Amino acid sequence: MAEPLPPRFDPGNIEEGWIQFWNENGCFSVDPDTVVDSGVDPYVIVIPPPNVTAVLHIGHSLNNTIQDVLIRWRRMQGRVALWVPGTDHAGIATQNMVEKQLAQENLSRGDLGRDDFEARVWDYVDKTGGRILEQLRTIGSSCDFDRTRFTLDSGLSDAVREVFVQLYEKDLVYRSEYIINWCPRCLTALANEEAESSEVEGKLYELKYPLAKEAWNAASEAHDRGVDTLGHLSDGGWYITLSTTRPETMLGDTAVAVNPKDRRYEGLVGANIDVPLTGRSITIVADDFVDPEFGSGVVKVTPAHDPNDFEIAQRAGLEMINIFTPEAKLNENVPEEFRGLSSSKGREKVLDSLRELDLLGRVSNHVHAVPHCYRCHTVVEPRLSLQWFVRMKPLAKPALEASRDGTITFTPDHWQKVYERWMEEIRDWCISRQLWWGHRIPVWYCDDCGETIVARKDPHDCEFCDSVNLTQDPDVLDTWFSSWLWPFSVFGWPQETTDLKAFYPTNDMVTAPEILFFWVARMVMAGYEFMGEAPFTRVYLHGTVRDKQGRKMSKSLGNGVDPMEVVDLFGADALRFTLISSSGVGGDIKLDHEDLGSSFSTGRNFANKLWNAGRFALMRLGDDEVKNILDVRGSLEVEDRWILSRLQQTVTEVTRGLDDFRFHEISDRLYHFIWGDFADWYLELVKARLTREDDASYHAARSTLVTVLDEILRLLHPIMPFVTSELWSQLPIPQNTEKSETLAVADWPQAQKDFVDEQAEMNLNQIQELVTQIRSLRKEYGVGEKIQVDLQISGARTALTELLIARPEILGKMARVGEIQVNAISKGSGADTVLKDGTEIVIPLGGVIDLAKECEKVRTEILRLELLVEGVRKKLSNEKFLSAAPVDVVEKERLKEDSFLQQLAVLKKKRSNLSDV
RNA sequence: GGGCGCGUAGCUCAGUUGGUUAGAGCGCUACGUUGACAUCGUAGAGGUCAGAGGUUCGAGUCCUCUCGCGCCCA
Repeated sequence: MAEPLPPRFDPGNIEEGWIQFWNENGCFSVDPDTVVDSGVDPYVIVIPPPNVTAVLHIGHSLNNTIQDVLIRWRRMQGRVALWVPGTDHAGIATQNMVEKQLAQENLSRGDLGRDDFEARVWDYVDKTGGRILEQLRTIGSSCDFDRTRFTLDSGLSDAVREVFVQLYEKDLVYRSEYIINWCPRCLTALANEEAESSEVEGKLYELKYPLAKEAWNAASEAHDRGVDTLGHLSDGGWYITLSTTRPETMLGDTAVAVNPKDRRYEGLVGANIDVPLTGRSITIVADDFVDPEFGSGVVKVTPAHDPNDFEIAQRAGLEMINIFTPEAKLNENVPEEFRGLSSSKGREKVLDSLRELDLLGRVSNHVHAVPHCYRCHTVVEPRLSLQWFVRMKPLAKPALEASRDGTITFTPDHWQKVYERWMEEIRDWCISRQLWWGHRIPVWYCDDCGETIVARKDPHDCEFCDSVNLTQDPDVLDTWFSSWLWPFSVFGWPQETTDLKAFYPTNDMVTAPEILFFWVARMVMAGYEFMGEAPFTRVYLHGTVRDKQGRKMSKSLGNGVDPMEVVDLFGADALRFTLISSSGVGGDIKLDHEDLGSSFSTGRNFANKLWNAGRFALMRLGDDEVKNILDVRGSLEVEDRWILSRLQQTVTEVTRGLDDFRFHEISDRLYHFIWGDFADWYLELVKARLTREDDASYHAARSTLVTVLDEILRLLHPIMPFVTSELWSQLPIPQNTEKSETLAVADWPQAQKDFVDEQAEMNLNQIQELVTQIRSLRKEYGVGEKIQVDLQISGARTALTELLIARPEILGKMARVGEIQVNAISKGSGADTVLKDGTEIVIPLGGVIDLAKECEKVRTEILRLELLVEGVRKKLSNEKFLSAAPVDVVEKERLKEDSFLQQLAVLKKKRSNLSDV
């Protein structure tokens, strides 16, 4: 045997070695030819590509641990299991980072120019990018790293261009002036999904707009009918009150709108009205969008700066006036005194001016949703702008159908509804970004004839007029416009590669719900559009890792947990096990970032427990031969048969749990099987036999130990790959068995019905109950653990008593029981209790028994049991229960009744004995 | 405003189609160095499953409402 293992598991000692081993032996690389040639069914996952500049955070750890559990499991099941890693270029985020660096040198990207800036970003990405992939290795991710992809790789860029051109040719990509979300800090358009709304405490302002003279009569009539949102100005004219949260945008108003069904304003639709401060006159229009209940039921319409107003304007054919610069400052379309002001300064000045004119009404507090840039959290400005869009409705059709007909399933399943709702109400996707980092839009404009050229290859001259004066569209594409192709672009599409043939479609997609729309939904659309089938069929959406108070972990809050620190402290296995066991299906995980020790104690302690159980086994096994379990079957003792039987259940349940994404359940099952059944009970029971002479029982124990430990390590390997690999590599090989080179590619266990042994389970369950009761009595009566006691037992099943007599060392070892007397309860005082099947046990203790206390104990116990009996009898005497409930449920109730009655009988006898004394 | 989800032991949470004497980990209490493990062992305390109705032979689990808390979309 090798060096003795240290008593404390030291992950730092072994992890690096295994990472190297797996890498050098190509344990995780797969060959597409074997799939294509043999027609086997591969198992494929593509990673949700993290930002190329990202550092691994705890959320990535959870996400990738789950994927790794799945891929390692399938690999062990013998599937050709491929996990494709990679990163995305994260347009805005990466550009922001480099611009920040430049700012420190007092430079802007403008100073560098486009080419130099791009070079600079590449430089940055080459240096810092991909670190996250190394970190993935550190936590044990079994990706095929030879296939690492980046969304800006040339192949993936070809895919982007091909897709853009194809969609353009099908009229599914178009350029249009439309209202979009504009980030005035990033200076780019954003997709709707990238503008995250959050609640802000703002104000609701009432403004008074003067009506043109011809509307005064109608206003007066309405006022007489009691419409108090109309009123007199000091100059004798009439005004109408409207409500707005953004008064500064009034400078771009091109209408005022009311609901057509709002009878208050019946006579006023079509009337002219003055926009204060601007000298412009606009019209009152009717539109269903207006909510008569909100404020005065009158709203201003600023089509260039509000999506709803934009739609009203389209319906009513209104003019649209853009009043902001890209930096969100008021532009030349507003009166001179306001130009150059930011929106908040502009707002103050507008309010001041209105107040002076007595056109400002009530101001009230108002909480409303304000969109923010998802990358820099600046308030987003809705803005009229010329951008490229994808027409989404046609693409959404098959993607929606796939969910409805069950082709694609979501776990937890309520996400299905969320997905479908979004698909049903889908809006066109703004894909152009005013950035320099990303895929350049493959569109050129002819300076001479003005035509638009969309091309797969950069054109030299205009295809319409042969002019060579072409200007490429300056914008790049949304990063997600490359991510949505990920499940097939990573395999070389649009080339018809062997990889593509072998590995598309993939199987499972594991990600966070935050990017359900951004990414998952769009991948499904792209899969159908370009590949003709869904890119994956099962979507598992896991929860979010939060801090102790339930807040999301973030850099700015400083409440994050650094997974690399956790690995340093406790090891990758501890990190992985803790994450897997901390959340139910799709549930969030709370961790205390200030107390990593307690946050990760589950995984750390468990890894150590397994290590020590394994260490103990290896030490006791030594170098002697281990017989094949099949050759010692005749010599198996009850504890062997029991643990082997329990093992079969565990195999079944863990396998099923993996298949259903029930990760918490499998970690829980393994934890209890290993810590409870195996370490606490089996190892304790088998200890003595392992040091015995070379007899049948000795060999049975050794074979069982190796067999069970072997399967334990296999079952746990997907969750804790390092410690299991290490122990497994040192485990002796039983005679006539074959062992794989390493655990990562060993076979997944299969439950064997042969080893299921109900008799052994029943016996051992009772031994456990017996042992626990004796220990409990010891404690209750203050009998020290070292003191040997005798045991009287009465009414037990013959099988059990025979076993106890044949193997006195069981109770001797587990409960320090000396002499065992069967069916001979002495009348003297003793500590006693009754087992579930009515077996009575007594530990003779002459003298230490407090009679009054005993009586009390028996009385409460009898009361408790009588209540239980009553409950069971009520059920059993109910005709409806007997006829409606399944037979096994009824049978269970009968057994319960028996058990309660047996216990009661013993207790009642005891009560009378006590009163005799 | 629309939609989704949550409320089970002091804390964090399991509890799959309704049938358990309601579970785990941490924390807590008491005891424990018989060489695998003190990152441990043994025993124990602790819950009217948010509240109110309803369906059912039977509800932590299904339905309705109320209260409290999240998230997403407008």
